[in-house]
Amino acid sequence: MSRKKTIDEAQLFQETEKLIMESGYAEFHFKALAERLGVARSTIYNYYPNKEELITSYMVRLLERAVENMDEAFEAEYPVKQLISVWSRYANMHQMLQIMPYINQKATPKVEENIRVMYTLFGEMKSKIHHVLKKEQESGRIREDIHMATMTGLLMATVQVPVHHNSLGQWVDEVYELVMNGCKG
Amino acid sequence: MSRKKTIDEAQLFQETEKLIMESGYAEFHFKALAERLGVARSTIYNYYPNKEELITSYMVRLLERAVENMDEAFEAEYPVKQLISVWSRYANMHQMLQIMPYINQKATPKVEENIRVMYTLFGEMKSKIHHVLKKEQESGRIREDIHMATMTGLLMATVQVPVHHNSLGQWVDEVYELVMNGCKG
DNA sequence: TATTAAAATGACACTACTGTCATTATGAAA
DNA sequence: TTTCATAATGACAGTAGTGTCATTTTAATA
Repeated sequence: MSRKKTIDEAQLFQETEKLIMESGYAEFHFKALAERLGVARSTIYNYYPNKEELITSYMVRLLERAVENMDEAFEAEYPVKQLISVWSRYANMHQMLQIMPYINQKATPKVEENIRVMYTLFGEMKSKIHHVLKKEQESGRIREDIHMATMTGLLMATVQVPVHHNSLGQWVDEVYELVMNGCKG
Repeated sequence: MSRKKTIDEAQLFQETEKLIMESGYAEFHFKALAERLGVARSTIYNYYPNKEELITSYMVRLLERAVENMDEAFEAEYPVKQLISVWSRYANMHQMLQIMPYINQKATPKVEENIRVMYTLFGEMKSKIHHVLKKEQESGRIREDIHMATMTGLLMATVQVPVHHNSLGQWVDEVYELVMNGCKG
């Protein structure tokens, strides 16, 4: 019995990201989303009760994956380079996270819950970076006279450095060089 | 003749920044602004025809001042350090600029004009940073094997590094150290 | 083919901000 | 104190997204 669904969560998430990346959060509403999905606006309410829950659910999923991928750094030959590499792959996630201040965070209890989860995941992320740096310090590959928080901050800030030329690989090489050895070289 | 004005542009700009910093751009509308200024909402329309013109005008002024201050770096003993120092003082400007994607940029011709001016100023800023770095390269104080765009990008990204402990001065010291000599030290 | 559970839909009421304008208030000069 | 240019105001109509729900559509099953 029953009727076939015309959309699923994957499509919903995909169009959510596309819409936000292309038009910004101000343009993110169910009317625009429905148009892209080719369904009536009210259909989306059968999947998510409001846009805040939809977007925060998506962001939680993004963050979870990023945090998982950070683990690659622990086994890599050049852990810091691996960190930068993983981090750079999540530039879009970073962009998504920047819209957090514009989300009505008190929309529903579920939204508040999602926000809490996001902060926890963000903490995990920082802690993994911290852990990698600490280990590098102990092996003497990283200096000890600068606060760990500053180094972690700089590393996370690198995601903002625009990718100018060619490949992401080259970007990672250059940024890694700068982060490790500085502009003086 | 005439009647005394109850508010002026300075107050308007001040409350605009405060409102956005405290509540985010989503909360920035004439109703909220009027409440803070203690005037009727319609009063603000005597000063600015819409919120997009108000906010972009303010941002243009912010950017102009920041660009001016960049010149300090040209005469400083440690130009790059000075650059970081000036740049850090404009962390709020940076935060303001991040709301640009959420502004309806086609609101009025004046808004489009302001946006154009902002891009120009942003270009000037980049060019000044570029210029300082170039000069440092020529004096042999900065390596030449990394693309200038990457170094400029990293420098501009430092504004995102959180200020954890104590003074801004210490922040500048640490970030400068990292930018020049890297995590390896 | 008839049944029926689940999905999709369009219409409706609601909310909140926007922009305008006729009216009212103010205060400096005559 | 009267005048009047300028500023402030509140009311009103307009706009756009939100969330709900009764109704319609669909497709698997009997």
